[in-house]
Amino acid sequence: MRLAEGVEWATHCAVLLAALKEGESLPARRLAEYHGVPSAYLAKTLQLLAGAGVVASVPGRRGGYRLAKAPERVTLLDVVLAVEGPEPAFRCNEIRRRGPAVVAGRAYPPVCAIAAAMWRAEEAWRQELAGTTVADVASGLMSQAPRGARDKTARWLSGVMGRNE
Amino acid sequence: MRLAEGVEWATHCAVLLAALKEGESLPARRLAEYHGVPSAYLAKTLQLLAGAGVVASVPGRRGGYRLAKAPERVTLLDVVLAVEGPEPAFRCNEIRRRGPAVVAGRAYPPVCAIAAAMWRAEEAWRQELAGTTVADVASGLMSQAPRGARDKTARWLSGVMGRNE
DNA sequence: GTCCCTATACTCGGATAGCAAGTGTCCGAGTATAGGCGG
DNA sequence: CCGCCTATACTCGGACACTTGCTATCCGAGTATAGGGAC
Repeated sequence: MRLAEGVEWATHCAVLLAALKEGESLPARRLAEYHGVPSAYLAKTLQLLAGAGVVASVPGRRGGYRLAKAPERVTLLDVVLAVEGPEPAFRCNEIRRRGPAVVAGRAYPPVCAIAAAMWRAEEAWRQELAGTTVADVASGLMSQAPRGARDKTARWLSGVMGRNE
Repeated sequence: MRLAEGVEWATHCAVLLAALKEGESLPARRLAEYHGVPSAYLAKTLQLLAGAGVVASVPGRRGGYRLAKAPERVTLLDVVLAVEGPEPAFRCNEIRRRGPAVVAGRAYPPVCAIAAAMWRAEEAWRQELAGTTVADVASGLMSQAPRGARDKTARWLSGVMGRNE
């Protein structure tokens, strides 16, 4: 089981976007530059975020991406589901209804006990992700980041914003 | 994020093996026949289970597979980790240390706040899986299965075992 | 000086190749069994 | 009749193709901006 690489990028992007002031936005090119990842592929991930309503895209010359909601209202689950899709990780193929011991389909309960257990575990995972907001991880990253990195980020941000003013 | 198909097969196989009497074993061929899945590929999954110590393989003409421990002592986490491997789903690539805001590596805390949050969610998932045993899902499947299916299974099992006596 | 218009440059969005991992299959090594042979 | 030996048939284990989905990239459509021109 592997989460897509884009999940990490998307989360970091959301954290950076959370640091923007009201009305500001960052284009995919700048987000990729800041995180040191290929711009073309990050664009694809950002499109997924935009399609799911996690970020909003601003078209036009001074356009870019911004968070669609307040950082306290965007959970990690929103980000993960936007990138990975809503399908559960465990897919039940109903193999209990195959083989020599099969009987008429009506007699089976709707959900296999194995699938139920797997999905219960996934639900716990989602619950934990839903309990963590982008604001939480943003403050966590902020407080744990070295002072130098914070200063550089602030300078880089103001530089990027000033360049476009 | 997708779990391998083999996880479902492996769990069903573990449940069926839990129904065996002491000293009995089922070969991969029979397990595949019972579940209606390709025998050659199921063998691969069973090898993973055997390598992880979830099931034990009995070599020789009347050999096969049996549970390595009592069904109450085998958890779904054991089965999933055996098939999927122990690596976490979220892989941190430390992209916080790339780009224009990077500083000397010593200054960063060992675990990124984002990775910590993701791994905390995975831990909740594993906890839930570890709390469910093969015996639990076996009794669940047993009680929810139609009576006809139970009878057919019992007859099929005794037939397979009798054939080899 | 002010307003409008046009050309521009930058953005997002979707369509297009490449590759790794999961999926599916096969054949060889090893062992308990069954039968035959000798005592 | 009993024990031993050999051939067998069945098992597991690992090595080998194929397909799906993730990774990576590009180019076209659209829009806010900047500049120039007319009034």
